[in-house]
Amino acid sequence: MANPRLLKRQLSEPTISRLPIYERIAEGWERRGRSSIDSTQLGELAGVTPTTVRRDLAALGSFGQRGSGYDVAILKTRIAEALGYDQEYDVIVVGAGNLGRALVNSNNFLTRGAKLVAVYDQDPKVIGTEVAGQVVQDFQGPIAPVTVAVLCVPAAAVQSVADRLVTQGIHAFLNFAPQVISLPPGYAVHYVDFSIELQILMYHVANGTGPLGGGVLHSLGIATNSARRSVQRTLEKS
Amino acid sequence: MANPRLLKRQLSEPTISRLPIYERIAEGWERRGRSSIDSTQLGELAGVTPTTVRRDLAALGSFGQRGSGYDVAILKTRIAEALGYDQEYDVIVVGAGNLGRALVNSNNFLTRGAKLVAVYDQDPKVIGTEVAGQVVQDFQGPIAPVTVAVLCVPAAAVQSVADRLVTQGIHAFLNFAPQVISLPPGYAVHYVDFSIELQILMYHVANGTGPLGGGVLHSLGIATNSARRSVQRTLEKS
DNA sequence: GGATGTGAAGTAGTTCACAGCC
DNA sequence: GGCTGTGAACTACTTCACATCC
Repeated sequence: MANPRLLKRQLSEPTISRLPIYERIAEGWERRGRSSIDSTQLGELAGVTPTTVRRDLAALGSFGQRGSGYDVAILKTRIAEALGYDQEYDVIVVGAGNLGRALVNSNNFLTRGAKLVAVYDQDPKVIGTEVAGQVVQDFQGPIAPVTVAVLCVPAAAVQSVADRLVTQGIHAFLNFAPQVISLPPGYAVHYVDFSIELQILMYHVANGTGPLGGGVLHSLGIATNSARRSVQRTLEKS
Repeated sequence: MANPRLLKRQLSEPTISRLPIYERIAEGWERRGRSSIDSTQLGELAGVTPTTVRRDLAALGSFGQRGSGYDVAILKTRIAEALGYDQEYDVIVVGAGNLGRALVNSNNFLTRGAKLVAVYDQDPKVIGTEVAGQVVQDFQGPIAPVTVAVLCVPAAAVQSVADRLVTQGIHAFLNFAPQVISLPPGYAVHYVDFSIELQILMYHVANGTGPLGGGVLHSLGIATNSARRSVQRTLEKS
């Protein structure tokens, strides 16, 4: 906890959401044997301006090399430190339906410090079945004391599920149900809502923002576009 | 297309991302027989301040009743109009793996005007199987001319899949692969990246932002980017 | 030369506070 | 009285432009 690895620098929300993207790019760059990357290249690949990249990275301390850019290995390390990838976070998934199973089976979801500890469901037909090496547990039974619970239950059930998990001492939730939940103060919840993402995209399509005007694209807070293609091609060739 | 249903009012990105939440709340409120809701109630349920609610709704025109709040039915209608729920958007899903199947089977995903037209995959073992009443088509074959493609393919494949869909005339993408894709100018892409969402949540847990400080809640992708403007500039210059 | 890091300026979004209307 | 709608103030983030350093 008392790791003086990083100034207690409070990162801004947009910065936090971009760091994982930079990290992923650095990962790919490293795999291809490139040892450094500059803010322009990183910006094109991430879909942001070079200035934004430099501001984001400057918030992690000054480790860029003037004249040549950022060392890829150091870049990865700094982001990992800032985001806490070195720590392990125990995670449970609640709801072993289609989505829950898809998440657990994905090899992209539980990475960078997140460790799956158990999967729960209410349905007797599902309890006891195996998902990605985990035997599905009865949600009414004891709950593992973890950091984060991933909620993949139906919207109608999610509030009561969250309530029970709160009594079990869980303080952070990633909620995939299309339903806002209420929690005691001091608890954290983050929402992922597919249908809203789709609706937002459709809005942009309907209004010229998409196919008409200058290319828009949005992500979890990241816009992309443009000459990035050239850089990407360069990467793919090597 | 030329529906004069709404002033050409350009909604802000954060507003757009909150409107679907309000709409969902209105839906539930209506189901329970309540006929009006005020900005404080709506704000509590949505996790935002009453002022923000009022600003968001004022952008759709003034339809609130001073003294009593917003009529639930009108609220639903106005949001539906603004977001284009009345129009139908044809959608295809590319990639019938765990995630693709989970999305297609979900009854929350394809709603509010989104209509599933076809599901594609490359894998001969998957082609021809049935998913939610759709027979999975060969991705190498002809592609239905739709508005939006939902990409549920592996990260390594997603760029080439998008490239092919561009040649088939598709202009908007919802990308679930953890990989930024590049598209010609004027195309739209929106990203959903589970692992990044989880990482952001873990960051908040690690730093006091979550369990310590005042109750945090983050909604989905508050896509805060004016980077669009810079992208346009870049385009204009080139 | 070439890229970082950063004050200063600009812009978008939120919150305050209150006039106006039901 | 109660709640909306909105100018004004404020806050947060991005972009510009350039001094700085390898």
